[in-house]
Amino acid sequence: MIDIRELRADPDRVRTSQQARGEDPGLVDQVLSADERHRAALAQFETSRAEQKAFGKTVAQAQGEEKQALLAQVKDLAARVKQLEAEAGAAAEERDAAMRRIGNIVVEGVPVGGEDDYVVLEEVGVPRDFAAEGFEPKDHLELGELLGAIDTVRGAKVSGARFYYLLGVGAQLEFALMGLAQAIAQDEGFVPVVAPTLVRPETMAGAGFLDAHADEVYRLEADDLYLTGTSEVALAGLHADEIVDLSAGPLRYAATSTCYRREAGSYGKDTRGIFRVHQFTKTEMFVYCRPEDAPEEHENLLRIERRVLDALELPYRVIDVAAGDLGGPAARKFDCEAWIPTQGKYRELTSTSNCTTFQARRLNTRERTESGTRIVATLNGTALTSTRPIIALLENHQQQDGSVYVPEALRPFLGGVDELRPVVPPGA
RNA sequence: GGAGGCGUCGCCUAGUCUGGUCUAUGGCGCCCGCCUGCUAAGCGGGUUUGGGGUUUAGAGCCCCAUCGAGGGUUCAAAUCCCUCCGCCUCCGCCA
Repeated sequence: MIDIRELRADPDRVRTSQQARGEDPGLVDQVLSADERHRAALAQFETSRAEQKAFGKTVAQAQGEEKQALLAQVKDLAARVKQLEAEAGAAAEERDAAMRRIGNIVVEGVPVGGEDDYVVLEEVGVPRDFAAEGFEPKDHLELGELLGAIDTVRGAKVSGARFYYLLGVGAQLEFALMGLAQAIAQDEGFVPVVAPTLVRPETMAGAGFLDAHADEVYRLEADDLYLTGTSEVALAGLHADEIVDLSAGPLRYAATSTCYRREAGSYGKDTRGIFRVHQFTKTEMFVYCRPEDAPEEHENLLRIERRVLDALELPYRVIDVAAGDLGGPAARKFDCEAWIPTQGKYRELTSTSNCTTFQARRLNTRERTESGTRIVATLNGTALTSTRPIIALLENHQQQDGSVYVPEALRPFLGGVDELRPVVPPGA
């Protein structure tokens, strides 16, 4: 949620932001009107409530008939107080409903427009020229099957479409990637975390995942809990309703967890292999910092993501995501997209968002300052996931015989092997 | 799964049975001041959070809410009732 005081002070700024997102700027006026009604109703309620309280004191002191007379007199007032309170509450609810539909105010400089209006900030590395090398690259599923690493057929048998097994070097690759991601995150000063993957509705809503993308989320009806699609949710909830101490610098966490996504509305998209799946593993970085430090922390998260991709020796590019593709809580987002040879394009591998105070306001995470408390800023970024980096590694580092080169940085996490070789998959 | 107990403004705590004088008691810690070669002690004051109003703004002042959360009863709720959350104890079950 954005700061209503900011909206009151400069509604045009919020309208502009909404327009950049391709969303309704009229919500700003709905908020302003409901806010005005709320404040008027609140003043009335508070006045009569004060009157009622004062009256209560005389009632307490009165005795006998005098008391009965006072009681009869104050009944009307009590009813009015109740009604005024309800009116104020209704206006507040209306205001909040409109507020919740307004996305974070986008950072100045973010490209205007939708999904395709991103700006490429940099391209790193050069995609291999397989034609020049004299062979046709295999796709990740074919390679994965040759290596005995990926089994989507049995995944579908057991759990349905978009589920898979990672076996042998496939499973080892996932562990190695998470190991590398955690090692780098810890080297960068992040506290390693194992976090809940089932959270309460308040946490899910607070992190901003029940607004536009509510149908992306798995819900356990019987327990009223949600399966998280990223540990960002649990890390955002970690300090909910707390006053955190940022005097020694930002709080930085890195959690590795399984992520669950319904992928509703993506029917027919990326159906082959393990590019778009319902379940994967991810190491997520999360930062709590002072609002004025957020841009710098965002750059830092991007630098770390690049450090990870550099370590995997992948060709990739960095894009500045356009306003319309940000998602509600983000004020700015950078995606790192790796080159996928058999698709002939760059695809998102990691992503980092600056949510400024949007998430923390709803989750009520504050810091103490000389003049009171204030809402902190939160940022998040992918260190690594399991599935897409496996795809990128297999495809980019494949050799003509189906073996796969292992980047040096990953070898310590794979028992020192420098090459993955085709095997007969177990049970095939 | 069953039974019971508990949750008070940083920490501890009084108040809840018997609703009003609670503007929530006291202690510890912390902050400011006084006293004082220095320190300690002592003395005085302050110390939840959010919102609204007043104000150019801040300070100050006034008001409302806040006793785990939400609802209810009542002229009036920390106090009575209901639901939920959390913690603890015992029993059962599983390891």
